[in-house]
Amino acid sequence: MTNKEANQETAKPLNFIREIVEDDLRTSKYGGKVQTRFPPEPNGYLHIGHAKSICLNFGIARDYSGLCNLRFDDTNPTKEEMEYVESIKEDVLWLGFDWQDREYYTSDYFDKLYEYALQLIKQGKAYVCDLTADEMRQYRGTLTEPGKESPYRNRSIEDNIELFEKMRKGEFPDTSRTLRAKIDMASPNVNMRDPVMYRILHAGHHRTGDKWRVYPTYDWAHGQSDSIERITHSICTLEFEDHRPLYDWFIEQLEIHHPQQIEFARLNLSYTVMSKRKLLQLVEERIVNGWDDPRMPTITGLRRRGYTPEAIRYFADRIGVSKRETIIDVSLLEDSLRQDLNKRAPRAMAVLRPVKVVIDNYPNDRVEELEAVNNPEDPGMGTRKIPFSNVLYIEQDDFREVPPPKYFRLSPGKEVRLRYAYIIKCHDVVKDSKTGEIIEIHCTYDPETKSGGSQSQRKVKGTIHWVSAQHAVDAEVRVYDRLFRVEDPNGDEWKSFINPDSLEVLKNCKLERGLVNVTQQERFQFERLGYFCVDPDSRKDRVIFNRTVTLRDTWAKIEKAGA
RNA sequence: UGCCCGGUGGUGUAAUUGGUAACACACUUGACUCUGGAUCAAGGAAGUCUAGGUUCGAGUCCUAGCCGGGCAGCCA
Repeated sequence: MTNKEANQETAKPLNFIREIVEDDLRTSKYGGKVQTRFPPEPNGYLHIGHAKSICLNFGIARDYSGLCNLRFDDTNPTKEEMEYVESIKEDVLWLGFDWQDREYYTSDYFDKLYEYALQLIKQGKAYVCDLTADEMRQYRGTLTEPGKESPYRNRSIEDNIELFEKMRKGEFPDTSRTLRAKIDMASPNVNMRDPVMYRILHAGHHRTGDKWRVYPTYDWAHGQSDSIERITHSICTLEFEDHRPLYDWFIEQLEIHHPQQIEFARLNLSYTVMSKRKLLQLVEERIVNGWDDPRMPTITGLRRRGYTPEAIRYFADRIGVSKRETIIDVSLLEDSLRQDLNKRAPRAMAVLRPVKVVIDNYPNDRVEELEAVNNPEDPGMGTRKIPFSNVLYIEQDDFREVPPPKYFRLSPGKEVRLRYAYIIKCHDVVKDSKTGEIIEIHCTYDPETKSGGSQSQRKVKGTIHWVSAQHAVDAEVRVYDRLFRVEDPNGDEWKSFINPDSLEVLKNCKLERGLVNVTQQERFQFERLGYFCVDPDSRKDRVIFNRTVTLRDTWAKIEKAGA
């Protein structure tokens, strides 16, 4: 690390949450302890937005010698499933974080929560209410008008205890009664107008089975769960800001450990959607091929796409944390990935849209083994041999019969360097007589220009990649583009912004010989094209790659500007 | 029309807590290059939502507005 980098490292500013944590450490607010938690609801797959929260919570715990728990917020048995619990654990681990033995569930606290509820009833701070959902809404008032008190609000403590007990035993039908906190129906904060703490639900729970017929609401369960786990800093998203007074109220009535809730803005990324509801819809309506579709912003999708945990963590670091609602440009995510992969991914040559090149003056029975560097960024990664012969494939894009201005690649009468091989010159083109499609490009090579040879110094403008036809490995490559055509595809019309060309399957790709034996998830840089990784669908006899991200492409910009 | 939160280049995040706006991404230009990659260098781009005020001095403090977001599930 250079001095400059070291300085940047130490000068790295704290986000506002870390400032609060450091203040609390200085004043010993929590006895010098830091305890955070990541509390997902197991009703969907984790996405890049959750990654931000995971990095925040686990990162703070790590940096201030604290601990971070994983807690599943499983208070709604009608929506939650074990499938999601498993996927969430896998994703957190993959991101590089470890909750060790602290895998908790809100349902672990159902007994305790029930006791707390009884305590509030006995304090005259909670009551059983017989209002229907409709009636309750009417009694709640509006944003500008106060609510009315429920007629059941002043039941005796004894009646409340008895009724609540019967609710628990399942003696009443679903939704017939609720347990409510007795706070203030005229509060300007609607959350304080006697919120529901328990609802009757005759539903089995994925962990507690048939034990309960009443289930705590999130508002009642969350703060107390944090308290039970001795959380010091309860970091959550902005929409819970209005709920904080309620959580504080519960904690104060109960006189139990009081965590500090801190809210931050959730992540939005351009050209994608992030809400669980929308992601679920994309999956269920088969707009994408499952939660792990490489176009999805889910962790599992990004993983399949070829993203690395390092890149995602670096990205989370770079976006910062604040209370402003913003949309982060995907290019920052892509840049984070390229920075990581550039250093680590071995290079290979691959032709995605092949066109045949015949070197007329190269003996057709000859094969040379040429030396290629595995990663110019890291000499330690060594070199490999690649075969060269008289029939090659090059990229269709790398030949133009009529070259536009500033085109450095192959065209009639022009020369290019074949990477790690020779300089060739094009002198003829064979076309299909019917379609006009170019079938073969005829070239001659200059034997004096072999890479690394004594006469190899001659300069040509362009260098292109190639694959020897007789040695090529056939492959399928899935090329992805952004899922949506607009930066902010939200609102009611969101589905109309879906990019119909977000997936292109190329079935006739030619890879260099060395890629016959690849393993799942293995990543490469295909020179001049981008980073690619082996898809789980890949088989020994049918190699399949995903394009993770393209390289920066200056030519594409020039061409676009010209057009 | 009640309560809560936010407003700094195109996009994000900073600004030693009152000292004269920085970093990254994106963009532009150039150098270098057997990846139009990588790298390096340079540049344009905000005077900090507005209007007042306090102060020698305000992105930071005060006042009044304006704009954006959230909240009326027995969802989380």
